[in-house]
Parts: sequence; structure tokens; C-alpha cells
Amino acid sequence: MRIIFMGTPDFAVPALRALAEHGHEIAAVVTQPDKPKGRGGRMQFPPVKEAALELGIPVYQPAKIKAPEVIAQLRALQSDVIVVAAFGQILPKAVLDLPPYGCINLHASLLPKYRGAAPIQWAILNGETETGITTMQMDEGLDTGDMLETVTVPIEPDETGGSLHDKLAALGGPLILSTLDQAEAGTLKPVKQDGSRSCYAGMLDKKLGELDFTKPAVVLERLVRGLNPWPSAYTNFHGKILKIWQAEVTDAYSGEPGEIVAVTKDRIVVAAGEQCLAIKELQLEGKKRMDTAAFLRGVTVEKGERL
RNA sequence: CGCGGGGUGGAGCAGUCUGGAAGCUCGUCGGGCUCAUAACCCGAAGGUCGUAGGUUCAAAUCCUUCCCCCGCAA
Repeated sequence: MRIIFMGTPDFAVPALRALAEHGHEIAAVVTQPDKPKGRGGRMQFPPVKEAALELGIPVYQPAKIKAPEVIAQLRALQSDVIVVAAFGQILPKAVLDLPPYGCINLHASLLPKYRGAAPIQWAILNGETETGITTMQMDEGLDTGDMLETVTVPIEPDETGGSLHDKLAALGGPLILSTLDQAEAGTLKPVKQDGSRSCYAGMLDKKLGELDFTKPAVVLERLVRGLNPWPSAYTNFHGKILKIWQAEVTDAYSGEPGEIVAVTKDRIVVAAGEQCLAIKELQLEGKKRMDTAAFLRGVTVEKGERL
């Protein structure tokens, strides 16, 4: 099919590559404008743009997809379908109605749960045991369109936001190919979303990662996993930000929330609202990420200190 | 030129302000103790102190160049 692909971050790249490799004609890639990123604030291309350039596909980066001239450009491209994966802008009806096959979105959750911006991480934060990816026929709502196909993935006990993201992204390619094939063959069976079972997965922000030790250790541990590698769970230590990269729940000690109740060779154990959180891998502001054993070689941590 | 921290034996750090013999906690190797051990004791190896230049009798330490890593902000 002749496709316009809309997407921005890493998550969308495997889908784009899959489409390109399987003989679909990608008329254009639409992605978010370049933004200053990283130290020094240098401009950086969105991952999808990088991939598109590599594949020799024309790239459009409209600030507003709903601008009339942008819509005119899209119309002129005469695509059969628009494939959307984590694009980052809401498509207006004028765009949704443009191609014969409409707009098909690849979303990283088992809809109707976790509509919105950060479905992968929220599934972990909420302690789900499984999640997945869904293709859907887009409508004017936010991830409310009819579901087309689904792939389910278990969430492992040590799953991180990063590992789950990579798994789901990798599955995106095959799924979108399958959905397009079926769309062409007319064998899709759209399923309406049960709105009563829906929930939203809002954008992640840094504040979300601040560990509140009055909460149960189980919740904190999920936060550590779900927000790894970004934006990461953190607390404070000696006035500096201390990121927690890996931790586990333990019952072996007790104390006031936030109190360090034990320091072993390779663990710093902190009391939480329920149970304790044993820190296994961490990173002090300005320093590299390291396991707790290495950290303890250079820094003295006393039992009884607070985080 | 967005703000800031840092590059010291294999790991993590101290020492830098107030130049003057390379240190700490581990790890490694050898030996000892022990029923045994991630415990303890004794001993050893291992470092161009990121790079290049400058100041000095003398530079990890002061000045300048460049490279690299990281936190914040965006």
C-alpha cells in the first residue's frame, strides 16, 4: 500500500522499518519538529526522522498537523492509508478522512486500558501482569477508535519500562503489517472499545519518580522498574539527587519510613510504608550509575540515616 | 556559548583551596587460621594522577588547550 507514516520516538521506528522492508511504498514520514536536546541544547532529530532519512523517505515536520496547508500537502500525497505510531499530535477529522483506509494507529497497550501518552510505563506502575499492543482505526478521540488486532505480552517480575518498551516496539512491526494486509483483504473485524473499562496513562514527568517512603515497598519497587530508564525513580541523599535503578522488596527489617534500616555488602535497605526497599543499583547526581556494592566502597552510609 | 558535578592501580572514593615522598575501602595473587565461610590474620603485585602545553628547584595539586563521562534544565 501507499502509506503516510506518522510517528516520533523510538517506539515507532521498528514499525516504520517493517513497513519499508516489506515492500510498502512510504510516500512520506510525518514527525514532530526537531527540538533542542541534551547538554548544550543542541538540536536533535526525532528517532523516526533519523530512520526516515536513512531509508530515503521524505520527511515532514509540521508544528501543527491541523494547519490547512499541511492537510493539503497530505492530500496531495494520495496515500491509501496513514499509519500512526506515537506521533504526538492529535489528528483532526480532515486528516482522519483523507485516505481510503483511514488512519490506523499502533498503540502500546491492551485497549481500552491505558489510552494516552505513556501506556507502557503505567502498566508496570499499576502492577499489571500483562499488557500488549493494539492496532486501531482512529477516530477523533484520544485512542478511542475501534480495535483491529491485538498482541498480548506478559509483564515479567523484573520488567523495566525500557525492556517492555523494546519488546512492544519490536512486536509493532509484525502487527501493523498484519493489520494492513487484513485491511487490504477486507478481513478485519473492528471491535468497539468498552469505554467503561478504559483508563488513561498520562505523560510521565520527573516528579512522578520521587520516592515517597510512606508508600508500600511494593509500589516503590514498581516505580523503580517502570520509570527505568526514564524518567527514573529518585530520592535524596546528603542533599543530592540519588536515582534508584534497581531495588527489591524485603521483609527482613523494620523501621520508620525513609530510615535506612540496614547496610550490607551490596544492599542499602530502606524502610517503607509497608515492608522495606533494598536498593541494589543506584546513581548519585553527577556520578555514573553503579551497583550498591561499588557505591558503598566510596561512600559511607550509616544505618539510621534517612532518605 | 543554558547551569553544575566528575575523570587518581581492576572497582568505588580521599587528596587539589593552603604545590614538596600515591592514600582509603574493596577486588586480585600468595600464605596463615578455621569443620567451614562472603569472616579473621600476614604478605605481595598493580597507578604516564584523562590529554597537550605552561609556571616552578619541585605539579594529582596553580594557569591554558583539547578529549571523555554524568546530574539538572529544555
